[in-house]
Amino acid sequence: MPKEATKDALLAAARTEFAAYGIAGARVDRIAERAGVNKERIYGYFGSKEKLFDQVVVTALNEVVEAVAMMPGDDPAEYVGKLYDFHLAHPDLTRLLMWESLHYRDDDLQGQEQRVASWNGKATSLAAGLGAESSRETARTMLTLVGLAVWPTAMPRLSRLALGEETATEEGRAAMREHLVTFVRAALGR
Amino acid sequence: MPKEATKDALLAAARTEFAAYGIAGARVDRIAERAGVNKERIYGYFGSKEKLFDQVVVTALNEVVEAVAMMPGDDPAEYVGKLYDFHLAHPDLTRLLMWESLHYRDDDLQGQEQRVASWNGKATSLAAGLGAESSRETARTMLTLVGLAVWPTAMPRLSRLALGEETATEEGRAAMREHLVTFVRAALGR
DNA sequence: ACGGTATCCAACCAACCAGTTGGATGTCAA
DNA sequence: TTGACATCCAACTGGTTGGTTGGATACCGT
Repeated sequence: MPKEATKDALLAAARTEFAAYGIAGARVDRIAERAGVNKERIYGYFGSKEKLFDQVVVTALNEVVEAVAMMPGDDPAEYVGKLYDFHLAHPDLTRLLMWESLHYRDDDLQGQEQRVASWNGKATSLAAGLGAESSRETARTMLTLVGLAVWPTAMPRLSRLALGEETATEEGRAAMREHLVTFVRAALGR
Repeated sequence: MPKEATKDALLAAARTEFAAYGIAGARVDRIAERAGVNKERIYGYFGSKEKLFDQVVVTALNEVVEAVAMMPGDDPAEYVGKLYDFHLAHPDLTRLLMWESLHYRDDDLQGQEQRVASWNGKATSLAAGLGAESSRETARTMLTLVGLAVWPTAMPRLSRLALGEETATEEGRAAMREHLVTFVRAALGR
């Protein structure tokens, strides 16, 4: 089998395992088994468990930064709604972001400059839409909008404490989405 | 030495270790060493690593639920500001909440009913302050307010991507606090 | 003095786990 | 046919780690 197919299978299995257990709780044997590949191939292709984790996390970071577009003039409230939907649909991604936040310290992962640039592009689009100069304040607003969108999925147990089982229903999620959109509209005066 | 003192030393050491590394990455030997206690005492007093983690997490959850009061008539924007300050001052707590969110599934930890009651009390106070009935919508607002307050501390790497090194300065933190307070005031129409 | 209790310890153990080794098999060009 | 290369594997290794064992010491009441 072509080596690219084996690597992809390992990456997919690693993503599932790291999303569920983080790097310390994940098991290399389980990753290999889920991929249907010998675990020596993990070391052959990626070098170490840590390097495999790095690659999975970098892929996830790049994916989330590009997940929902934000163009000049786009409605920031709708952006938050879409991002909320995206994270609901991709809980593995949300969890990987949390493991990433907890695991790394000050080191920047590969591709950080592109992610910064992509983020700044969104902040600039947001500023244009608000009729404001792109500034630190719009960067803070961008961070806040992302936080609003991700929080309910990032903290499912807190969500359940606050809202009970409705968090697991379609109506409950629609209500949360509506709440977020309304909250952002009011905050940004639109 | 009284056994309560030994237990407290172990709990404090465990909190530091679990906050830094989570349950899978934490090491029982390190906890014991940091506490200046034999590691057999961990099993004597707590039973297992998992049970020690449970206790540390429950303590943290109870602490954060009571961290900042929210009484009827209190300014929700100021509540967010104070909660933001609290999490800045207690990053270990924020990290523990994240490990908790990632580690547990559907099981409720000890004291869940009290935490739900405490949360509902705050949501009721919020509703009173907004001149609204306590409802699902105010529970969602409560969850959103907490998310706003905790997000910057919970995601330091994303914050740094968005804002660079200013996240580590006093001015930067003050600016973030001001931003959050302003955002919430606008959102809630006050 | 002695036995019971409280509190603790150093050394140990068995299982686990990341990573390595010493190959195998298939393909292809010379 | 053969050697080089690509891709992979089962078994192994050495270190780690959660948890246990077989005690020790101090104190106190009888």
